Amino acid sequence: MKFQYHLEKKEKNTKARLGSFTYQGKTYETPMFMPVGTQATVKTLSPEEIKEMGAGIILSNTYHLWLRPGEEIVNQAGGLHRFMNYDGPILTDSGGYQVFSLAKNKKKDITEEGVFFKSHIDGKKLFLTPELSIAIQNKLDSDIAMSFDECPPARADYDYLKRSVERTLRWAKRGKDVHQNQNQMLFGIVQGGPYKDLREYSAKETVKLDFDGYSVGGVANDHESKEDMYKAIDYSVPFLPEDKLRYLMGIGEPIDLIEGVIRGIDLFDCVSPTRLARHGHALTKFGKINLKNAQYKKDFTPISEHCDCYACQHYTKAYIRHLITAEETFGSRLLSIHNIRFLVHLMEEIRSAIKNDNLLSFREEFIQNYYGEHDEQK
RNA sequence: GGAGGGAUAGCGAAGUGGUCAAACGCGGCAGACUGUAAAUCUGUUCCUUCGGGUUCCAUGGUUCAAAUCCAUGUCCCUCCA
Repeated sequence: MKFQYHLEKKEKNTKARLGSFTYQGKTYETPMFMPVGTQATVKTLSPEEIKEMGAGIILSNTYHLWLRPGEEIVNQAGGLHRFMNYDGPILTDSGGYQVFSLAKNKKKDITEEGVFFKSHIDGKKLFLTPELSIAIQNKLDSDIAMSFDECPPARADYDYLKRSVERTLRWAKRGKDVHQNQNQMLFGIVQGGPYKDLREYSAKETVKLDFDGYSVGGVANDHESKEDMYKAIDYSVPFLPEDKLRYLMGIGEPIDLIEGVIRGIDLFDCVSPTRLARHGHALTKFGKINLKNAQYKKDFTPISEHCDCYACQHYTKAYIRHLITAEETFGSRLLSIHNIRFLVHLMEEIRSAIKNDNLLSFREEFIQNYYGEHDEQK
């Protein structure tokens, strides 16, 4: 279902913006963090739990659903919403990221026509094109489809990134030309690494193609430094229209959400809250903690005294540590619930800071707590 | 009562004269993870003042050299009676 983004307010001292959209009668506020559910599920969690945490859009992935169970099956099930029983908004990534991570021989496998993959399931050779990615996403019937882009490592050299920007533009146009699902929005993706001229060019040309929303891509992997990542955002956002959503792909860490919002981003997604959870880590106001550490063996307090999530309301660090150590999936579930709730709550605080025009001081306070020295976590 | 097999680091288990402080697995302790080929990967795990020191059931022996060979003892396992 298509929905309209409304810009509500701009923060006084930054480029941050408060907005909203209504979907199936429910209003969602941005900036927003979107949990990742690659294979039509946010790992270990039910849709009810996702909603309970206050999350809005969730992400799924074209490449993975194409391979398994196949877009036809999802389509026959009545589309992704009905298939996975989620009535909130769903965004599908195009498979562009898999270009980055799966194509072994970049020179040979990434062609103008499309990209050769080897299926990670059975090794079968596959070919994904911009047209096919859009066709699959049409069938999946997500609310937001992403253009099929070439997503190079942020550290790639200038010439490579330049060629990649050009190719991504041609692919964006090809995808848009075949996009037919009137109920589905299509987003364009800005590339160009940390380079000002490439980002500006990429953003302007992508906007010319007139998408329903825009993404800043190519920032989630292998960047030289956080500064380079922030530059990529700074160089892209000024050329994006104010009345459309802006999505920073694949980010991220709590501080990156704040820095992204300050630079004008509305949507974020990241695998880290659920992956960290499966590896025993919990996000807290006072930094990331590793519950596998021996110091939590006899810690009978919740992860955070102030957190309102299900895990913190009912369980202790010692118990969750035990579950993670014993490889019981309930431990992963509890930590996933906590970590996603942590990021969703962080976005609530960010929106509130925007309302009060004090986002910069909110950032300072956050950094002091998250990275500062402190004896006891409360 | 008879015959045979075995004892190796926290556990399991390689090694059967020198290149062995001793493979590998598990467990332990830490670290990484940013559009999920990720319930994965990496490091570390006798002591150390980083020079070295003390190990392979115990004691004695053979040898330039023993976890590895010999003797005795202790404990464990299997089979037969």
